[in-house]
Amino acid sequence: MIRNLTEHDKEHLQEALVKSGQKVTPQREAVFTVLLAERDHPTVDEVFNRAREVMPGLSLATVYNCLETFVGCGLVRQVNHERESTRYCPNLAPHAHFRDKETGQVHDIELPPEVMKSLRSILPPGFDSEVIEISFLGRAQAKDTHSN
Amino acid sequence: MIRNLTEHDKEHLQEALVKSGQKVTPQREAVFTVLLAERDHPTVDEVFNRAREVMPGLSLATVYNCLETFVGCGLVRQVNHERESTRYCPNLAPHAHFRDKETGQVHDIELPPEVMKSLRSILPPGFDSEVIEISFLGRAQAKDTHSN
DNA sequence: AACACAGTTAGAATGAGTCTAATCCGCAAG
DNA sequence: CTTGCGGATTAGACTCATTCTAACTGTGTT
Repeated sequence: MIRNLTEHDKEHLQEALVKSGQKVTPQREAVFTVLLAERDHPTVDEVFNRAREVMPGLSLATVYNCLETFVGCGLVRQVNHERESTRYCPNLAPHAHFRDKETGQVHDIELPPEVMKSLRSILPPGFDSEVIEISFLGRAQAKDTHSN
Repeated sequence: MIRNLTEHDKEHLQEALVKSGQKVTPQREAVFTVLLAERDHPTVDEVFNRAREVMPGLSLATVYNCLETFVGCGLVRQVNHERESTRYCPNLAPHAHFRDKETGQVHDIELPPEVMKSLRSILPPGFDSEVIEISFLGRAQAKDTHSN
């Protein structure tokens, strides 16, 4: 089920929040806990439902707020696929996403630095990019790494 | 403004439609004409407004239908950026998209085959991908190639 | 104790996209 | 012809993720 945050994760959360002038609140802890509990890529609704088990009064708006705050201070990444609901991902290492056409599951794909470099190199002069999103769509019959 | 389709483009449209069992209709021609007229990345609404100049009775639903049909028979690509409205792109050559953070304009970025290959190579065994989407977000002070 | 103020809350509002049911149109059969 | 069929088109209702709003809460401050 949903374990509490380790000391380490708690510090991580606190540091990131404080650094961008935000406060640590019980709701934010709860949402962050949910995100770390399963390293999948939950939608806002999934986060909401999971977090409610731990904090029943929590409102959907707050989940939106928390997640937005986390994105703002670099704690999590948003993952968008086509027009589906936005998903959230606490894996901060540079990685691509692979979405299984049939199951809808999203898998993290590691991005070696040389691939990142070759991608950056295809930008014509004058183009300066901060964020590169790479997403695959297909079929995976994987034994599961980080799934959903 | 909006010119008529060249013979060549008309054949292209007809061939693709017929090949997937669809009919050529005036509405589809109008929408396709709009897409080719400016090689930008219009939203459904933009396509709708432009196409209305040429065919005033055209309905929004039809524009959605036409574009869906075109995507289905490989005539155009959808371009999604975060949660913004879907845009449509008649450039079929493999390419990435660069979105200017400030202007919102979308630029096509050519994708050399070796980059495609290196991307495909990072997929672990068992993962089979048909579609790869690559999008950059940043600032461009470009002299303009294919813009918007 | 009174204040300020960020965070939280419920519910209303938004807006892209989808669905539905009615109509239209081209064409093949009678 | 004219009738009937099926796909395409249409207007408008609907959905649903997300955003907005305005009231409320809780904590720390003077």
